[in-house]
Amino acid sequence: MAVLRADAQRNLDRILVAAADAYAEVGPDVTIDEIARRAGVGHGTVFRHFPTKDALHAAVIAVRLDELLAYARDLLERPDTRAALEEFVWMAADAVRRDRALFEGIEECGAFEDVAVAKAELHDVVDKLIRRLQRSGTLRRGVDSRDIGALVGAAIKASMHAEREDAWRRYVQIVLDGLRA
Amino acid sequence: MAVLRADAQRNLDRILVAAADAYAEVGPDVTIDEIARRAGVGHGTVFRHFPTKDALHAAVIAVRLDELLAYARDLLERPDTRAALEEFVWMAADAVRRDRALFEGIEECGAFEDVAVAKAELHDVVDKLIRRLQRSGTLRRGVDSRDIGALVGAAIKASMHAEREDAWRRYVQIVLDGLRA
DNA sequence: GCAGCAGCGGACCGCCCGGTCCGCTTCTGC
DNA sequence: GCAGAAGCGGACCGGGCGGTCCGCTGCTGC
Repeated sequence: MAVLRADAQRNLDRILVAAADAYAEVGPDVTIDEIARRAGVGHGTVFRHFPTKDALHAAVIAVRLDELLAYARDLLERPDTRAALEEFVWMAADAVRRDRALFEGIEECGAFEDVAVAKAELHDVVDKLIRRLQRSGTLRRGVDSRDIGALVGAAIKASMHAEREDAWRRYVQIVLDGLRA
Repeated sequence: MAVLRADAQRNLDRILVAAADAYAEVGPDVTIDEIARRAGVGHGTVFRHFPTKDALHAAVIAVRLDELLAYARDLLERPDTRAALEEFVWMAADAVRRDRALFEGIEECGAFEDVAVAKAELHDVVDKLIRRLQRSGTLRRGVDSRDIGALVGAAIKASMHAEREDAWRRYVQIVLDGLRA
């Protein structure tokens, strides 16, 4: 990564922040123009930093995944594995809930190196927790971190159209209960 | 509903069938052109029968909902309520799985009379089953047919990206287990 | 069989949006 | 402070798609 001129670096940062905000507030179909407007740059500038819209999307997702990864690694040290996994699930669920539009298209970002790597590492870490619990017989056999991620993500998405504000908590709890051995 | 000329009625039927197929095979973003092509008509013809693309989408969904409704009504007569509800869930899950793209935007079709009515009636019937089970203490309290519909629908969607072919069954089973009292 | 109208369909429109390009601006190293 | 390069941004392009329109077709009632 070549070093950027100071103003270019500042713009890059602002674009990433603006993109995250825009996905959260507008939805998965934000336009590049909207992101550029929020960042206070021309939309040509966005395309100099990211060759396509998908590349920008992937970059924002990668940031979020790295945050989750750091959090998950800390949890590996916890003595109570069950509590660690549940804490991670609740934390990840809340992250997805806040940035639901952002994570919408995460499956399509697999082609981007950094997203693929972050996802793989995250799954590795969470699978460690899962296997511990499965060996101790307190978690349903045959599920892995991808299954849990998909189900929890789905529960969040399902809760978006519910009237009650706390629907997402109830839905995640239902999934967690369903995952017990 | 004025009576249509024979060829117009035939075209209308073909459009509905073609639209259902197209949503299933192409995805939620099928174009009107694609649907018209499959129906063997010009796309102007589609717009004479349905004022907007959303109206066509709603019409196709309404057909599916009516089928589910008829099925659910039959189940009301079953002596074993638990089996009836589970059978309905599995049946609806399979319907959603086959036509996942179609049901994707169902929340946005509430503005269309026939969809709204069919949904309301379906929820009424399923809620009857649910309340029976809740009174007998075998189903988690505080959930209604909308919750279950949302969760099962989301579980199906979540299973689409899984490698294993039978992921949807496992996911639906996890949700059903989580819904037990 | 024919008149007349319901119905057809494809040419056309306008909008949106991702992506490109190039003349101008602003930063940086000296 | 200056030269030159790095960066900027908005005008522009092209493709796609929802929706309209109108001249032609072929169905229907008599």
